[in-house]
Amino acid sequence: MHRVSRDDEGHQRLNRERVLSVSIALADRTGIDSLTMRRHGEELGVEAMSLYNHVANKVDLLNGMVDAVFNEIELPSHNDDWKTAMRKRSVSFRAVLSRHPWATGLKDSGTNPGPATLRHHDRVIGTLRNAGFSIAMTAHAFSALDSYIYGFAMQEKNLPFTTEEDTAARAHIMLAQLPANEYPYLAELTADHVLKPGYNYADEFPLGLELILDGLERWLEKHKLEQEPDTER
Amino acid sequence: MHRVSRDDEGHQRLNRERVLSVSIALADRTGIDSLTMRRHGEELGVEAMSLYNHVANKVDLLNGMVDAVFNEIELPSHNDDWKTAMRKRSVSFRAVLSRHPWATGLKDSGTNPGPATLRHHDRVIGTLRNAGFSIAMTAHAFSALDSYIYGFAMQEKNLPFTTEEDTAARAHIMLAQLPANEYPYLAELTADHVLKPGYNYADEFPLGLELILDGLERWLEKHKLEQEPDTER
DNA sequence: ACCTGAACACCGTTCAAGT
DNA sequence: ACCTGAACACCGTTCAAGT
Repeated sequence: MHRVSRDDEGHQRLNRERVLSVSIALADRTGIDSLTMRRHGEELGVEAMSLYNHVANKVDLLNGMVDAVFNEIELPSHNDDWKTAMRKRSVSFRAVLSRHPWATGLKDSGTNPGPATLRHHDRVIGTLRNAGFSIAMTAHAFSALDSYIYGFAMQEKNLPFTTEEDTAARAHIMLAQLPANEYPYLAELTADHVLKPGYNYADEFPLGLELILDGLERWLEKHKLEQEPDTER
Repeated sequence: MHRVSRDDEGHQRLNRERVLSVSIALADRTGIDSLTMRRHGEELGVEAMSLYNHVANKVDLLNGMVDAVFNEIELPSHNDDWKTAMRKRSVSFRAVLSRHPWATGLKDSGTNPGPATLRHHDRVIGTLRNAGFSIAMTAHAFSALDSYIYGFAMQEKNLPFTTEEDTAARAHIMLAQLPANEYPYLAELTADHVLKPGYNYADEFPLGLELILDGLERWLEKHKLEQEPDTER
C-alpha cells in the first residue's frame, strides 16, 4: 500500500493506467467520437497537453485502450474441455465488446497488439492445439470464431435500437417507413420477429456460436479418424 | 445520351452520384481518415462547401457511400438453390468489403439503411424463406452469416500485412519481436503457418463459410423432419 | 440553382516556458 | 519530471455574397 501522490487540489498524479481507464470510461459513456484529448484532459482536471506525458499520441492511447479491453476477456480455462473453454471465452469476448462497443471498430489489435492481446491469442491457440487441432485447423478455427464474434459485436453495435423497449418503438417506425410491397420479406421479418415481445438481438449470439463450435468438433473428429492408427502423436 | 453540363474549365457539373463515387474512390485510395470535405472538394476541382449542395453533411455522405457499396454485392440468385445462392452472395460480399475496407467500420447500414441495403437484405431473407427456413431460423441464419462476413472483413482489414510478399517480411519482424517463451503457441502458429509460402488470410474465408452453411443446412433438415407429416407449406 | 470566401468552433500536436 | 499556454495546421459546418 503506497500513498498516491496528489497535488494541491487533491488530484491524483497521472499515470498511463489512470489515463487509459478514464478514457475507456469516457468512450463507454459518450462514444469514441467524443473522446478528444481536450475533453479527456478536462475529465482528469488537467490540460490536454498533460496527457502527452503518459501516452505518445492518440493512436497510442487507442492501442492501449484496446489492450486494456482484451484484459477483461475471460481466458479459456485449462480445466475445461476445448469446446466449453472456447464457448466461455467467446461469450465473455462478446460481452466485453458489448460493454465497449467502440473497441470493435479499432484496428489496433491487428497492427500493434499489446501484451493482453497476445496473451489472449496465445491461450486460445494453445487450447485448440492441446485438444488435438492441427496448426492449420487451429488457424481456421481461430479465424472462424473470432470473425463471428467481432462481426456479431459490430452488428449489435450498429443496431438502431439498444434497450428492449426502444426496439419496439424504433422498429415500428422503421416498419412504417418501409415500403412493404418493395421489401416484403424484410417487412415480414421485422413485423413477425423483431417486433415480437422479448426480442433481443443478443440472444442470437449463442445459436451461431454453437453452429461454429459443432462444425469445429466435426472437423476435429474427422481429422482424428484420418490420423487414426498411429494416434500416439 | 444527354450531354453533361460543364463549366468554363470543363469540369462536369456536380451531382450526388458523382460526389459519392469520387468519395468512394478517394477512401479506397487514401483511407477513410483522409476523406475530408476539403480534400474531397479538391479532388473534384471545387471548394469543400460546394459539396453541401449535394449531400446534407458528412454523415449523409458516409451513409450514401455505404449504400453504394451494397449495390456492388451480388444478390442471391433465384436460379440457384439456397446454399449456392448464399455462398455466392457471401463470397461477393466479402470481396466488396475487401475492396472498400473503410465500409466495414461504418455504422450507417444499421441505423439508416439506404435502398440498396434494404433490397439486398430483402433478397437474402427471401431466399432463405423460400428454401423453407422459418422466420426465426431465417433471422438466426442471417445473423450468423453476416456476423461472420463482417467480422472476417474486419479482421482482414486489420491485418498488419496486405500483399503476400509483405506478409513474410512483416511476420518475420513480428515473430522476432515476439517473446517465444511467453507466447509459444502464437509463435508456433506464426512460424509454421503464417510464414509458410503462399499463405493468404483471405483463403480462410471459404472454410468458415462452409462451416456455417453446413450447419444451417443441418438445421433446415431437422426442422423439416419435425414438420414432416404436413409438409405442404 | 449552384458555387465561393470568410468565419466559427472545434481537432491533434509542437514547443518553449514554467514548477 | 510533469504540467501549461500559446500557437500551428488542420477539421466540419454556417452564412451571406456572388453568378
